[in-house]
Amino acid sequence: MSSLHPSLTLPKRLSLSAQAADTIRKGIFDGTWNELLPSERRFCEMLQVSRPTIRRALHLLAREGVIDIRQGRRNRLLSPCARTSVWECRLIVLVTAQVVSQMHFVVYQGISEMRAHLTEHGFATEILVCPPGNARGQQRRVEEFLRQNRVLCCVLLSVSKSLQEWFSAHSVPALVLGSCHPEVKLPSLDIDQRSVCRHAAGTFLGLGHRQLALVVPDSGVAGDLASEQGFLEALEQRSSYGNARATIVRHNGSAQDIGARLDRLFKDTPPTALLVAKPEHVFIVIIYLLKRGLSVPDTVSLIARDQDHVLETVSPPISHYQIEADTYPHRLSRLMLKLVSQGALASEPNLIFPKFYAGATTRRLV
Amino acid sequence: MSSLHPSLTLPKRLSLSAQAADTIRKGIFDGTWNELLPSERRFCEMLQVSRPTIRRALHLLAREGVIDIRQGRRNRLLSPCARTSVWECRLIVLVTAQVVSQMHFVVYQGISEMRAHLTEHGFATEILVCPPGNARGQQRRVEEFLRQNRVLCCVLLSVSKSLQEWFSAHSVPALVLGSCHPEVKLPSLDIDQRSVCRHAAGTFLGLGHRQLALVVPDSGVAGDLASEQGFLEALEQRSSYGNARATIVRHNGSAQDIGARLDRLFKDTPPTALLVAKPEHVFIVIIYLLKRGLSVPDTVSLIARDQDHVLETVSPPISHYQIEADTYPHRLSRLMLKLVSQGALASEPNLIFPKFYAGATTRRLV
DNA sequence: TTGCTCTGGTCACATCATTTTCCCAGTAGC
DNA sequence: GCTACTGGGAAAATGATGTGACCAGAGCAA
Repeated sequence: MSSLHPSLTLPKRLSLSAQAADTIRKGIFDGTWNELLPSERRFCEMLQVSRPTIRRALHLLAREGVIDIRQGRRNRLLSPCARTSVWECRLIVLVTAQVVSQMHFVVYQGISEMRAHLTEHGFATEILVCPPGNARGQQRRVEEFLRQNRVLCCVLLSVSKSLQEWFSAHSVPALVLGSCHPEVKLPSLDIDQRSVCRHAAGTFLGLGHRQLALVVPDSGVAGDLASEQGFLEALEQRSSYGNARATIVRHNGSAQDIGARLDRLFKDTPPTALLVAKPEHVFIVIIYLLKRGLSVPDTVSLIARDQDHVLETVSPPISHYQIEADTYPHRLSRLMLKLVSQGALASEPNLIFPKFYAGATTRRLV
Repeated sequence: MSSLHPSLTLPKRLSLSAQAADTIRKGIFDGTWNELLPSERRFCEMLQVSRPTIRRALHLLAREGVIDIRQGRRNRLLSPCARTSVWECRLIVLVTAQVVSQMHFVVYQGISEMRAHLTEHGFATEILVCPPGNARGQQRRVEEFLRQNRVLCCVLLSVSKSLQEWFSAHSVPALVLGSCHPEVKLPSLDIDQRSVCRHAAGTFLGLGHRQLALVVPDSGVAGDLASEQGFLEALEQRSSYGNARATIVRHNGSAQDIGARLDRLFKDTPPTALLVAKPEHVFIVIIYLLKRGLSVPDTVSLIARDQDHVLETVSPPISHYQIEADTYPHRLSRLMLKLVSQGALASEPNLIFPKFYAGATTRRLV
């Protein structure tokens, strides 16, 4: 957990590009140039830095609306009225469809620490809750908020695919927390569900299990799709387990539906190992099994994909995957500080590999 | 030949270590610490940089003659500058025996928002984790911390009774989060477990149940003691339910112990209604009942005393008590702002009354 | 029109700073 | 003695920056 002494100001960690941007911006406001700016190569000599650095700086200014960049032409100053307001914009917005109380602990912890760090660096943060379901309504709400407030960048948490696409198409930089849809080009921070599920299936196979099943909500979110992918991959990769079989059990989250689908599964090809995606479904599954006379882990082994406090404190403790206490907050803070200082992030997923926590619900098949 | 316009200052190109050294030096001269500096690893968290960077910074300061570095010992200030008496102490410390990841969501949420508010008002916050178990060790750790840092006030979260007493006897103002022991005179913010359990017992009685039981950890913390009290009170108050009987099942938290004690209970006076104090024990109890052939809510009704996300998302949803989303953070922030602005709070409990959330695990006894 | 030369756009690669992850040795308190 | 914490230190991974080269569009002049 981070803590700040009153008199301590954090090292700014300003990248060279940001410093160069500051210098140039200052020159602009001092009226050093009018209309046309020096060329990139000229700036390199003046500021004694390399061209990529100058380029990042200039594009930062372009994003602030201070200058206009077009290939082949000299960079131009924009009219003063267009530029003054953006400069002071230090507001970061968390756009989410979830109410705070429904968030996973790790995510909320990450967001809290991120806010603390950003506050220490002089940024303001705000949470914008968009009611889920109505995609167009979400979008309108975001657009209206962005029109009324100068926003530096956004963090997207469990928002609809269309909203992700909207951000990808517009100029406001954004970081996606959790699953970013494959077609959407945005930077994201997520747990590597695919590797997790591949590893879980591998663990089961190593323990002698041959009939595996993945119990996963039919949500369509990218994380769950990746889970299915990884789960199946484990069997494809290991040709030595030719007789092994993996089933995907997609459900809608209700106990009725889960029960019905497990009924079908157990009648057809009764599995001896279950990987359950959501913590809350773990208990539904265990209760279902008990009602059927099956016990965990005596007859069926079980692994939970996600982490939850209850999974550890219950007994027998449930095998699951968890991430180091500080990695998520840490990586999130780092990414955001990078985003606000550089103005943009690479549009690629940042993945976290959880560690396997061996509880007492996984057993070698005898 | 580079010609530099007078108004343009070159980007500084300061290394991170140098920036960190500046920060620490400033902290030293401001009198943030006396005698001993925080450890290198502690600085890493505080300044959000890696250890080699901090090490370079500290060795820079050592070369300047500001500090003394020796292996194995804490780094010392060489010429401890007299603290200026004007130096206003604005540090607020959260003393807790729990690691952050083990906290209840509501509590962590409250703490996070409190920290945000305090930061906005110019206060700094820090978390001091005292390992549980060793009461004397806790106390020494707190004393040492308070000797090394100027602390404005403290927030106590799930600390031992003796530590509560220590704060009550000393001059550092403190607010207790959660259960304050009856003999200790400190202000506290807590959920009114006594009323909750009284209400739960009343609800069971109103549904026709006559054999009630409260499953509660034998922790000795005040909240659990108050729970027992309230649970029993409900029966005393209602003379019309003369034949009703309430049993307290104190356990140590393990599934074995809970099972054994429930075994005895069901052999003796089988209850039809259970109030379970901790969310994680709810599932242990339900699984126990199922193994025994008893089903919730068909044969046994169940209410959870505390709130947890899983209780709502599981199905059937489990009846429990919950507080309005913002009340806890709100009340906590208000109390702390009052504490820091007035210097003290009335030494009385501030109680929050949760609302009953009717799930599908409570049923009229037929 | 044709070519020259300026502009920014982009890539591969080298270099350096920083972070991460270890393990070691000394100190203090039990 | 032990344990837990401190600083000491190095190898490897990561990331930021610098270098050089080449491309494509813009503007200008012959």
